[in-house]
Amino acid sequence: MTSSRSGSYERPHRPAQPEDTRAADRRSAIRQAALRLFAEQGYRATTMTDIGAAVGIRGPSLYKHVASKHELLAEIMIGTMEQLIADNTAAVIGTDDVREQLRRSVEAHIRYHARHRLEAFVGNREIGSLEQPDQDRVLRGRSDYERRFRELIERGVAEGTFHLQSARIASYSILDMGIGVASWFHEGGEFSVDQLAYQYGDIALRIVGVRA
Amino acid sequence: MTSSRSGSYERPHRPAQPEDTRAADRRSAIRQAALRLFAEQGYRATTMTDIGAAVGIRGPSLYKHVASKHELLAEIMIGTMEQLIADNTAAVIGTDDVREQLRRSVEAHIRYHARHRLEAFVGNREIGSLEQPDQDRVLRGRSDYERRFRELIERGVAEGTFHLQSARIASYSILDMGIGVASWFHEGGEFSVDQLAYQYGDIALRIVGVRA
DNA sequence: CGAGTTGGCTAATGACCATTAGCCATCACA
DNA sequence: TGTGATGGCTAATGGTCATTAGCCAACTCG
Repeated sequence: MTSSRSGSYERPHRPAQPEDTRAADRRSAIRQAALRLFAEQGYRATTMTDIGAAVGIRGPSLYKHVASKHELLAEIMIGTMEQLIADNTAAVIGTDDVREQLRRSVEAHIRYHARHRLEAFVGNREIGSLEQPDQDRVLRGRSDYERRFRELIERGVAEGTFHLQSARIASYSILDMGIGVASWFHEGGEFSVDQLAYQYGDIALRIVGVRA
Repeated sequence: MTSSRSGSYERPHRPAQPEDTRAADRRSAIRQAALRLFAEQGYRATTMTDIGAAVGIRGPSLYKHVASKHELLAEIMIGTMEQLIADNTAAVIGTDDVREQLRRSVEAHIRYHARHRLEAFVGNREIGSLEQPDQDRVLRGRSDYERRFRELIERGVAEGTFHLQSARIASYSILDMGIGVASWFHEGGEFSVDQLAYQYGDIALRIVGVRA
């Protein structure tokens, strides 16, 4: 009827919100959609069109908010790695007891992998999709993270508190158990995050040879 | 000089080998190359040109030997799942002792993930790349495999041999430890496959609460 | 109210890719 | 020796995709 010249898309704008908040919300929605899609389909199988559709816009419009598809992945991967390290740092302060430090470290590790299962899942599966130098940065972070567990276990062995054959294998087993959590855990299942963290804490102490 | 008409590729053939052996060798080389490349780069990032180059031919020539790229992936995934189940079946026969059955099951699990780390790695990362009905088939197999561990642990608890909170969490931890092995193990490192299998057997027994 | 900014859109662009078509040299074997 | 099968090849084919270009409406703010 009345003109309606070319494109027929809907309301592109909405007022009533502080300037920056709206823009930040959209960026955050895009990151969240990308995270979900990367986890469900894989990074390479997810298209910019998919991500756009998940937030109600077209693929090319995403470039008004993010620089590239790769940037979305890199943010997830680097953020995940840094958060794990920060959580670990926070976990071990406040006690010198090596048993307690291990329990807290493992609980933080499990908690992150249960609460942020998509981030952790993508963070573990898509390392090969990262371009340099991001890939090296993430790998260095993971290596640092593993070393913290290994050195903690070595300290426990040196003190005579822990009893085991190889600190390296113990640290890998404990970390890999946690990584596994991200692939099967879902809220509302048999266990709460707290129950899970506590049980894995027990398991870790058994692995290092501490009697209950 | 002498003619050399069009294409300039090299010797396409070689005699002196029983018919079927040569053909089977090439198919096997292709599968091996595909496995390595899928592990290094991911299924979607690997092109038929890549696989061809790894065995010295062009991408399209692969179709004289395999039906599709997806077939290569499906063979890896289904073969891996079936081998794990077969190894587990073989591991538990010959003893009724639940401790011994768990040790043997875990050793078989670890052995497979160390010896066939590429298959196991791809088998775990590329489930989402499988098309139906292959994906469901593999998922059903994995679910069956996990159930074997869980029911074994439940039996140990019922007998009073094992002492733990949740058989499900114990089975997941043990399986996830093994899956992790496929991502870091390499021949010639600190441990042999046998040493690794034995140590993880110990760890599993600790997890289920058996005292050494 | 009017000019610049924002964030949509569609339509290229320039790749890349799995697979198919069709060609041909070599081989095995009659 | 010649014929069919085998397994290479190059050149389509038909598709997908990340990203860029260029357009435009609505909003913001002076």
